[in-house]
Amino acid sequence: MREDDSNWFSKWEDDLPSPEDLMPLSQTLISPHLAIAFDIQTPNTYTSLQQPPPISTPSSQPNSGEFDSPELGADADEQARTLKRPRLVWTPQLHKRFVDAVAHLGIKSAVPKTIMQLMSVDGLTRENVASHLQKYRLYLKRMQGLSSTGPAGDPATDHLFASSPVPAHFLHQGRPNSDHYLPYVPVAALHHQQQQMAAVAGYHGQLQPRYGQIGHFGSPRNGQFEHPLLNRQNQQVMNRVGAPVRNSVDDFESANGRKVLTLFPTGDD
DNA sequence: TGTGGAATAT
DNA sequence: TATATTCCAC
Repeated sequence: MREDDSNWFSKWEDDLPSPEDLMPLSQTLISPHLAIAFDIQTPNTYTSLQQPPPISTPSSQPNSGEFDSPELGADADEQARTLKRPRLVWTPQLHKRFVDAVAHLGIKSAVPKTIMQLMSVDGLTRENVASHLQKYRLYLKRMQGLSSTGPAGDPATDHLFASSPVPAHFLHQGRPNSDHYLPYVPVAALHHQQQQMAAVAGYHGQLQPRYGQIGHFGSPRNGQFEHPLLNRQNQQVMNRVGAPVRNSVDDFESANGRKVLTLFPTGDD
Protein backbone atom coordinates (compact mmCIF):
# COMPACT_ATOMS: atom_id res chain seq x y z
CA MET A 1 0.00 0.00 0.00
CA ARG A 2 2.60 2.49 1.03
CA GLU A 3 5.47 2.29 -1.29
CA ASP A 4 7.58 4.76 0.61
CA ASP A 5 7.60 2.31 3.45
CA SER A 6 9.59 -0.20 1.53
CA ASN A 7 11.75 2.51 0.11
CA TRP A 8 12.56 3.71 3.49
CA PHE A 9 13.27 0.26 4.62
CA SER A 10 15.69 -0.63 1.90
CA LYS A 11 17.39 2.72 2.10
CA TRP A 12 17.64 2.50 5.76
CA GLU A 13 19.26 -0.81 5.58
CA ASP A 14 21.63 -0.02 2.75
CA ASP A 15 24.06 2.10 4.62
CA LEU A 16 24.14 0.14 7.74
CA PRO A 17 27.55 -0.32 9.19
CA SER A 18 28.57 -3.85 9.73
CA PRO A 19 27.97 -5.25 13.17
CA GLU A 20 31.67 -5.39 13.75
CA ASP A 21 31.90 -1.70 13.24
CA LEU A 22 29.56 -0.74 15.90
CA MET A 23 29.35 -3.24 18.61
CA PRO A 24 30.94 -2.52 21.90
CA LEU A 25 30.29 -6.15 22.44
CA SER A 26 32.51 -6.48 25.42
CA GLN A 27 30.27 -4.15 27.28
CA THR A 28 27.26 -6.25 26.65
CA LEU A 29 28.99 -9.16 28.22
CA ILE A 30 29.25 -7.45 31.52
CA SER A 31 26.35 -8.44 33.64
CA PRO A 32 24.36 -5.69 35.24
CA HIS A 33 25.37 -6.91 38.64
CA LEU A 34 29.01 -6.80 37.82
CA ALA A 35 28.61 -3.47 36.18
CA ILE A 36 27.07 -2.03 39.25
CA ALA A 37 29.40 -3.78 41.64
CA PHE A 38 32.45 -2.47 39.86
CA ASP A 39 30.97 0.82 38.90
CA ILE A 40 31.15 0.02 35.24
CA GLN A 41 28.75 1.87 33.09
CA THR A 42 27.36 -0.25 30.34
CA PRO A 43 24.47 0.54 28.10
CA ASN A 44 22.63 -2.52 29.14
CA THR A 45 22.73 -2.22 32.84
CA TYR A 46 19.08 -1.45 32.54
CA THR A 47 18.43 -5.13 32.59
CA SER A 48 17.79 -4.92 36.21
CA LEU A 49 19.38 -1.76 37.28
CA GLN A 50 18.52 1.84 37.05
CA GLN A 51 22.01 3.22 36.78
CA PRO A 52 21.75 5.33 33.68
CA PRO A 53 24.36 5.49 30.96
CA PRO A 54 26.80 8.35 31.07
CA ILE A 55 24.91 10.30 28.48
CA SER A 56 21.85 10.51 30.59
CA THR A 57 20.80 13.50 32.53
CA PRO A 58 22.39 13.22 35.93
CA SER A 59 19.56 14.99 37.64
CA SER A 60 17.11 12.56 36.18
CA GLN A 61 17.95 9.60 38.31
CA PRO A 62 14.90 8.86 40.33
CA ASN A 63 16.76 6.44 42.51
CA SER A 64 20.10 8.11 42.50
CA GLY A 65 20.03 8.21 46.22
CA GLU A 66 20.28 4.49 46.37
CA PHE A 67 23.55 4.66 44.59
CA ASP A 68 25.00 7.16 46.95
CA SER A 69 26.00 4.44 49.30
CA PRO A 70 29.73 3.91 49.20
CA GLU A 71 29.25 0.26 49.89
CA LEU A 72 27.92 -1.35 46.80
CA GLY A 73 28.73 -4.99 46.55
CA ALA A 74 26.18 -6.66 48.75
CA ASP A 75 23.65 -4.01 47.89
CA ALA A 76 23.95 -4.64 44.21
CA ASP A 77 21.65 -7.60 44.32
CA GLU A 78 19.09 -5.74 46.28
CA GLN A 79 19.29 -2.82 43.93
CA ALA A 80 19.10 -5.06 40.95
CA ARG A 81 15.90 -6.48 42.26
CA THR A 82 14.23 -3.33 43.36
CA LEU A 83 15.13 -0.91 40.65
CA LYS A 84 12.71 -0.32 37.89
CA ARG A 85 13.45 -1.19 34.35
CA PRO A 86 12.98 1.39 31.70
CA ARG A 87 9.70 1.67 29.97
CA LEU A 88 9.45 -0.40 26.87
CA VAL A 89 8.36 1.20 23.66
CA TRP A 90 6.73 -1.14 21.23
CA THR A 91 8.18 -0.20 17.90
CA PRO A 92 6.65 -1.65 14.76
CA GLN A 93 9.57 -4.00 14.46
CA LEU A 94 9.18 -5.24 17.96
CA HIS A 95 5.47 -5.54 17.46
CA LYS A 96 6.06 -7.52 14.32
CA ARG A 97 8.11 -9.93 16.28
CA PHE A 98 5.32 -10.15 18.75
CA VAL A 99 2.80 -10.87 16.02
CA ASP A 100 5.08 -13.46 14.52
CA ALA A 101 5.38 -15.20 17.82
CA VAL A 102 1.66 -15.10 18.42
CA ALA A 103 1.03 -16.39 14.96
CA HIS A 104 3.44 -19.19 15.47
CA LEU A 105 1.89 -20.19 18.73
CA GLY A 106 -1.61 -19.74 17.54
CA ILE A 107 -3.80 -17.00 18.83
CA LYS A 108 -5.45 -19.35 21.26
CA SER A 109 -2.37 -20.71 22.91
CA ALA A 110 -0.32 -17.59 22.78
CA VAL A 111 0.27 -16.56 26.34
CA PRO A 112 2.71 -14.01 27.64
CA LYS A 113 5.37 -16.38 28.78
CA THR A 114 5.57 -18.39 25.62
CA ILE A 115 5.32 -15.32 23.46
CA MET A 116 8.14 -13.78 25.40
CA GLN A 117 10.25 -16.88 24.99
CA LEU A 118 9.56 -17.11 21.32
CA MET A 119 10.29 -13.48 20.74
CA SER A 120 13.58 -13.99 22.42
CA VAL A 121 14.31 -10.36 22.95
CA ASP A 122 16.71 -9.54 25.69
CA GLY A 123 15.21 -7.44 28.36
CA LEU A 124 11.67 -8.17 27.36
CA THR A 125 9.62 -9.37 30.28
CA ARG A 126 6.51 -11.42 30.62
CA GLU A 127 4.80 -8.33 31.97
CA ASN A 128 5.80 -6.36 28.91
CA VAL A 129 4.28 -8.98 26.72
CA ALA A 130 1.19 -9.45 28.85
CA SER A 131 0.46 -5.80 28.74
CA HIS A 132 0.93 -5.62 25.01
CA LEU A 133 -1.04 -8.77 24.47
CA GLN A 134 -3.91 -7.33 26.42
CA LYS A 135 -4.07 -4.38 24.15
CA TYR A 136 -3.52 -6.44 21.04
CA ARG A 137 -6.47 -8.62 21.92
CA LEU A 138 -8.63 -5.59 22.24
CA TYR A 139 -7.41 -4.52 18.85
CA LEU A 140 -8.21 -7.90 17.38
CA LYS A 141 -11.61 -7.77 18.92
CA ARG A 142 -12.23 -4.45 17.29
CA MET A 143 -10.97 -5.78 14.01
CA GLN A 144 -13.29 -8.71 14.24
CA GLY A 145 -16.15 -6.44 15.02
CA LEU A 146 -15.65 -4.26 12.01
CA SER A 147 -13.48 -6.26 9.71
CA SER A 148 -15.45 -5.01 6.74
CA THR A 149 -14.93 -1.40 7.54
CA GLY A 150 -11.28 -1.59 8.38
CA PRO A 151 -9.51 -0.32 11.46
CA ALA A 152 -11.23 2.27 13.46
CA GLY A 153 -11.13 3.55 16.94
CA ASP A 154 -7.85 4.34 18.51
CA PRO A 155 -5.73 5.72 15.69
CA ALA A 156 -2.49 5.75 17.60
CA THR A 157 -2.84 2.18 18.68
CA ASP A 158 -4.00 1.08 15.31
CA HIS A 159 -1.05 2.70 13.72
CA LEU A 160 1.28 0.43 15.59
CA PHE A 161 -0.85 -2.64 15.28
CA ALA A 162 -1.51 -1.99 11.63
CA SER A 163 2.20 -1.83 11.05
CA SER A 164 2.24 -5.59 11.12
CA PRO A 165 -0.54 -7.32 9.28
CA VAL A 166 -2.81 -9.37 11.41
CA PRO A 167 -2.61 -12.95 10.20
CA ALA A 168 -5.95 -13.69 8.67
CA HIS A 169 -6.71 -16.56 10.96
CA PHE A 170 -6.42 -14.29 13.97
CA LEU A 171 -9.73 -12.90 12.95
CA HIS A 172 -11.35 -16.27 12.48
CA GLN A 173 -12.72 -18.05 15.43
CA GLY A 174 -11.95 -21.71 15.62
CA ARG A 175 -9.03 -21.72 13.29
CA PRO A 176 -6.61 -24.25 14.71
CA ASN A 177 -3.12 -23.43 15.67
CA SER A 178 -1.15 -22.26 12.77
CA ASP A 179 1.72 -24.62 12.50
CA HIS A 180 1.60 -24.01 8.83
CA TYR A 181 1.96 -20.34 9.29
CA LEU A 182 5.46 -19.10 8.84
CA PRO A 183 5.87 -16.56 11.51
CA TYR A 184 9.46 -15.67 11.28
CA VAL A 185 11.08 -14.05 8.36
CA PRO A 186 13.48 -16.26 6.49
CA VAL A 187 16.94 -16.64 7.81
CA ALA A 188 18.36 -14.44 5.13
CA ALA A 189 16.01 -11.72 6.09
CA LEU A 190 16.85 -12.28 9.67
CA HIS A 191 20.38 -11.44 8.89
CA HIS A 192 19.24 -8.16 7.53
CA GLN A 193 17.14 -7.56 10.50
CA GLN A 194 19.98 -8.29 12.80
CA GLN A 195 22.23 -5.97 10.97
CA GLN A 196 19.62 -3.36 11.34
CA MET A 197 19.50 -3.93 15.02
CA ALA A 198 23.21 -3.80 15.22
CA ALA A 199 23.19 -0.61 13.29
CA VAL A 200 20.77 0.93 15.63
CA ALA A 201 22.83 -0.39 18.45
CA GLY A 202 25.82 1.37 17.12
CA TYR A 203 24.41 4.78 17.20
CA HIS A 204 24.67 5.48 20.84
CA GLY A 205 22.91 8.72 20.70
CA GLN A 206 24.18 9.91 17.38
CA LEU A 207 21.16 9.27 15.30
CA GLN A 208 21.10 10.38 11.79
CA PRO A 209 17.83 11.58 10.41
CA ARG A 210 17.94 9.31 7.42
CA TYR A 211 17.37 6.46 9.75
CA GLY A 212 14.05 7.94 10.52
CA GLN A 213 12.75 8.15 13.96
CA ILE A 214 14.17 5.63 16.26
CA GLY A 215 11.33 4.36 18.28
CA HIS A 216 9.93 6.88 20.57
CA PHE A 217 12.07 7.80 23.44
CA GLY A 218 10.09 8.84 26.35
CA SER A 219 8.13 11.46 24.58
CA PRO A 220 6.46 9.51 21.86
CA ARG A 221 5.12 12.29 19.81
CA ASN A 222 7.41 15.20 20.28
CA GLY A 223 9.71 14.08 17.51
CA GLN A 224 12.84 14.58 19.52
CA PHE A 225 15.67 12.15 19.45
CA GLU A 226 17.13 11.00 22.64
CA HIS A 227 19.76 8.43 23.37
CA PRO A 228 19.45 5.13 21.68
CA LEU A 229 21.69 2.64 23.37
CA LEU A 230 20.61 -0.47 21.72
CA ASN A 231 23.06 -3.21 22.09
CA ARG A 232 23.11 -6.49 20.46
CA GLN A 233 23.59 -9.11 23.02
CA ASN A 234 23.84 -12.76 22.67
CA GLN A 235 22.29 -13.04 19.30
CA GLN A 236 21.57 -16.43 18.04
CA VAL A 237 20.28 -17.13 14.60
CA MET A 238 18.57 -20.40 14.17
CA ASN A 239 17.38 -21.82 10.98
CA ARG A 240 14.17 -23.44 12.01
CA VAL A 241 10.86 -21.83 11.73
CA GLY A 242 9.95 -20.38 15.02
CA ALA A 243 13.35 -20.83 16.44
CA PRO A 244 14.32 -17.76 18.28
CA VAL A 245 16.64 -15.06 17.28
CA ARG A 246 17.97 -13.35 20.27
CA ASN A 247 17.73 -9.66 20.05
CA SER A 248 18.27 -7.11 22.59
CA VAL A 249 16.40 -4.22 23.90
CA ASP A 250 18.44 -1.68 25.61
CA ASP A 251 17.80 1.39 27.50
CA PHE A 252 17.09 4.92 26.73
CA GLU A 253 16.46 7.84 28.84
CA SER A 254 14.51 10.76 27.68
CA ALA A 255 15.23 14.31 28.60
CA ASN A 256 12.63 14.21 31.29
CA GLY A 257 14.45 11.41 33.01
CA ARG A 258 12.09 8.70 32.03
CA LYS A 259 13.86 5.62 30.88
CA VAL A 260 12.56 3.84 27.90
CA LEU A 261 13.36 0.60 26.25
CA THR A 262 12.91 0.30 22.58
CA LEU A 263 14.00 -1.69 19.62
CA PHE A 264 14.72 -0.62 16.08
CA PRO A 265 13.81 2.54 14.35
CA THR A 266 10.21 2.89 13.50
CA GLY A 267 10.95 4.27 10.12
CA ASP A 268 7.46 5.44 9.60
CA ASP A 269 5.63 8.62 10.42
C1' DT B 1 3.35 -21.13 43.54
C1' DG B 2 3.42 -19.44 39.08
C1' DT B 3 0.75 -17.73 35.40
C1' DG B 4 -2.84 -15.40 32.67
C1' DG B 5 -5.73 -11.80 32.15
C1' DA B 6 -8.59 -7.91 33.49
C1' DA B 7 -8.59 -3.78 35.98
C1' DT B 8 -6.30 -0.02 37.46
C1' DA B 9 -2.39 3.20 37.96
C1' DT B 10 1.17 6.08 36.16
C1' DT C 1 -2.25 7.27 25.48
C1' DA C 2 0.99 3.67 26.04
C1' DT C 3 2.80 0.90 29.12
C1' DA C 4 3.38 -0.76 33.90
C1' DT C 5 1.53 -2.60 37.92
C1' DT C 6 -1.80 -4.73 40.75
C1' DC C 7 -5.10 -7.99 41.80
C1' DC C 8 -7.34 -12.18 41.62
C1' DA C 9 -8.78 -16.57 39.72
C1' DC C 10 -6.97 -20.74 38.31
